[in-house]
Amino acid sequence: MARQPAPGARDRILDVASRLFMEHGVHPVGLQQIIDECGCGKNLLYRQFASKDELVVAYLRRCRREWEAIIGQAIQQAGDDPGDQLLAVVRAVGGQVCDPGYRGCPFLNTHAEFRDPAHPAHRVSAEHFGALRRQLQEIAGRARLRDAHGVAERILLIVYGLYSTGAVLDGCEMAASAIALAEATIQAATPAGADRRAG
Amino acid sequence: MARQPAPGARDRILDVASRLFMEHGVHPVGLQQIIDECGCGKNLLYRQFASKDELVVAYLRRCRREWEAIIGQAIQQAGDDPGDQLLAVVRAVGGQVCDPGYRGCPFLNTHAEFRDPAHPAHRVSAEHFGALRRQLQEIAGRARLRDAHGVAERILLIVYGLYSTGAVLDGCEMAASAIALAEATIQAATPAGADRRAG
DNA sequence: GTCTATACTAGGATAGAC
DNA sequence: GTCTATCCTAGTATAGAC
Repeated sequence: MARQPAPGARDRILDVASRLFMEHGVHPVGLQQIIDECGCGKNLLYRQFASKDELVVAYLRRCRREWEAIIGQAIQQAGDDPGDQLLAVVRAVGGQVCDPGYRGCPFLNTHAEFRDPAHPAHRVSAEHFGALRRQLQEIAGRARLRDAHGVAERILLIVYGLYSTGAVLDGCEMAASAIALAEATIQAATPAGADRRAG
Repeated sequence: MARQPAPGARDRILDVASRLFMEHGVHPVGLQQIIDECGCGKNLLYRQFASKDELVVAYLRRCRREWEAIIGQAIQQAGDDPGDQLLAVVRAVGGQVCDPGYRGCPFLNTHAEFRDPAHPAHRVSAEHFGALRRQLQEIAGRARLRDAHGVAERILLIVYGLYSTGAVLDGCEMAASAIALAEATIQAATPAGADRRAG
């Protein structure tokens, strides 16, 4: 029987592609560049990914998995209070944006690069926004907040205000402002006298 | 002396190029497509714009002029109160994002497409963010607000949260949330007892 | 002289064959 | 892993209409 490709080959290609896509964007990076830096043959790449579009989608799905891991961990460590969990999301995003290697949210960047709504990369990017929105709504829905729906939408605005401005301006400064705004927003929606322990 | 090229030729090319760049992004639009839709010759285009890079920069500068006109008018119509002027900026952005033809902030999109900091399109895009930031700081600095600097940064976050999410999700919904958040942010920073007339 | 239109070069892209 | 096919790009040069 045909031997399996070396285990990890797919991951190795995706490692290199992700790094290059993140750094330079998708369009400027050619498959040849990925092949060169990966040290693999063209054959292997095309065995793993039938087209560049598939590679881009795989890149975005990996970004999505990493994002879920980072945000999921932040939420878990925030404890039981939904307000704290919303803040933890903003803080986790701030950590990403403050990183010197931050080059913009991959979903936002890819959405800008692939404007055609029918393109799979466009759809996968757009899905992320919908999923984040639902996740924030879910958390806010568990909170004892005035206008929980509105609070979730405001956190969404803050998160993407931070992702977008942080790619251009000083990410750490913007992160500090975003966290402060999120804290004020949640505080303002917290009923008087409520604290984390009170039921 | 050599006669000037037909007046308006440059504008006509820039009209077509701007529409296409806005709709599809810069990279996917070829000069041939611009020439075809413009009905001009390749010669004329290269006389007006020595390279595609120059055309992109001209496109961004036009976007910048239009942006200044829209935001400047909104600020002027808002009256003398700096807090109202900040809100007017957010409302004007909301008007753009709510437009069915909205395809994302051209500076944010171009920044995502041209990742190389040395590229002129990258620099012109980045300049817009710095200019907006300074403008918001200037307005906030005239306001009777607690932490005027912080308020300006928060408005910047809200504006770009709206620009970015509005390109993917429902622009009108996000605009309403952004305006509400901006109002709450400014209200919270307004000293007790202060109103628009009181000095 | 100014314009449109076309032919051409050189390079890089995806994709696939072997 | 190399080599080829096909296509598209930016950019230049040329031909010819008005």
